[in-house]
Amino acid sequence: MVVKKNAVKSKPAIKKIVSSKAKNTVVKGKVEKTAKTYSVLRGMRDILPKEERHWSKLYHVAENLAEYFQFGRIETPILEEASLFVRSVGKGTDVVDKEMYIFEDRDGTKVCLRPENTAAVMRAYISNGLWNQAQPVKLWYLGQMFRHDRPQAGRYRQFWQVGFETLGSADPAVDAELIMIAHNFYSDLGLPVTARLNSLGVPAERERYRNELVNYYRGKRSYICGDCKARLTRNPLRLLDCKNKECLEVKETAPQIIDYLGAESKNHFMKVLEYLDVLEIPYQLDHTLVRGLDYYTHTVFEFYGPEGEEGAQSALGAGGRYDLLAEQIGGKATPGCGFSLGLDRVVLAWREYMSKNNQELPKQKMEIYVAQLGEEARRVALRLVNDLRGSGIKVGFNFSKGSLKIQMELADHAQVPYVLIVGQKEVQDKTVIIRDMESGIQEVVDQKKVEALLKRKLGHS
RNA sequence: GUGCCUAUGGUAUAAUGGUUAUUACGUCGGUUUGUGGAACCGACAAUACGGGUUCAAUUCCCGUUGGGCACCCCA
Repeated sequence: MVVKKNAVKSKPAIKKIVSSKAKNTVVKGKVEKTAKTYSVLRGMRDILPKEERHWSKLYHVAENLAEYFQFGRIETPILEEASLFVRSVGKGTDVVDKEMYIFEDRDGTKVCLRPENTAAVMRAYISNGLWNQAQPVKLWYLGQMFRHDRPQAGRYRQFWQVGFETLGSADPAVDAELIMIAHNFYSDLGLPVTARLNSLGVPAERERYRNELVNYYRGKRSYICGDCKARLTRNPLRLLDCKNKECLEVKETAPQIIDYLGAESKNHFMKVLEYLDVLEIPYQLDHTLVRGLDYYTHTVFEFYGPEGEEGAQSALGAGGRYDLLAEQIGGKATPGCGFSLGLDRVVLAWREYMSKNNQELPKQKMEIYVAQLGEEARRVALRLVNDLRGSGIKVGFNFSKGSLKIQMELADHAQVPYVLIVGQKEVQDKTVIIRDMESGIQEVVDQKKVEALLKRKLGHS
């Protein structure tokens, strides 16, 4: 066998696996299985039709919201220059330091699979000169992100996010609008969530707060857990996340960032809250909420799933304002605000919630089943199926089945109200049998009149 | 990245250091292609991979890989 150059690399691995498989099959005396079998990579997954049904509902909800609130959909590449995220998300964050899929492209460029999309959207805004359009520019996206994390339920290495971003306005009304949209997304699904929010102010204020926090914790060093001691030097704001009992007490009397905000920042935040009150969107202030990515300023928020299902992955979506991001990645100063929703988690939480409350998730609905008998009938039925499509009737059929019994069974499983039966006799007479599956009553109808009759029976206008 | 738990047909499960690995769902089919819902019958299909202990391993031990939980972090 001639092996091409580019195949050389994979050759040994294949050989090894083939030999081990071969041993197995010889022992069992069964048909030889020579090819390697593949499965999905760790943290990746196939979403099969049965589950995808739920996903498409989410897509529709997002699409409708975008249309209503006039966000334009943006598609950015999955592959970006790695430094885009290093500069925006921030060195020192786990997302950048430990979790990026980063590699050298063939020309030596350091590229990565996007770990999030806000920075990429901002990059697109800058590189396409969108500041020349009417401001603010409202964009939304739907796509996969990649982080090399350790997989858990609701956490994958390739995961889906829907995001909405409003660029070019610092107005607190924008923050409120976005929180409202995110909130609507969940409520359109019938999934109750709670919003938590906080303000991080501007970097100088955050810095001052950080110092105070460190001072405070230094004094209590002997009362806190090991993790927190490490956080104290590495990432002080994370001290606020600790769930350890001993630390909770210390946390309770810790300084709160809100007290370190200047008048302008405070005012901005108050405005956001006022707007949310007007919108009657419930929220909880959470002074321990500190978003992980460096680019956040002012408002930050997170959405949590229904109570009781408090897993570690209960944050279903999050976002905030990022007024300094544009400059960080080399653009001219452009305020922005946005959020992204983790669809893998939303689907998970949604399904759980719905089944717990015995609510129905969307199903593929079939209205008619077409059964055929014999070659001639198959042709007529095939034609019939295609014609019915024009009238918007959802038709099920399986022409690879020969027996009527089995086709009836399939129709029964599909829970259709009517079955059309075409056999030799009907072909001759140019008729079709319509069987009412509930009553079992059958009528013979002229083929030409089937469509109109079905429309009437199914209540189509 | 750290710690703990786990792995049996496509799915959910039973069992065992020793003949042919249980059951249900599923899929395919059932008295030569004309009728579904109940019931019945048959077929398909599994001990993740690699090593060790043993006369004998699906079972015990180790490693790898996958999955789960908690931490870290995050959506």
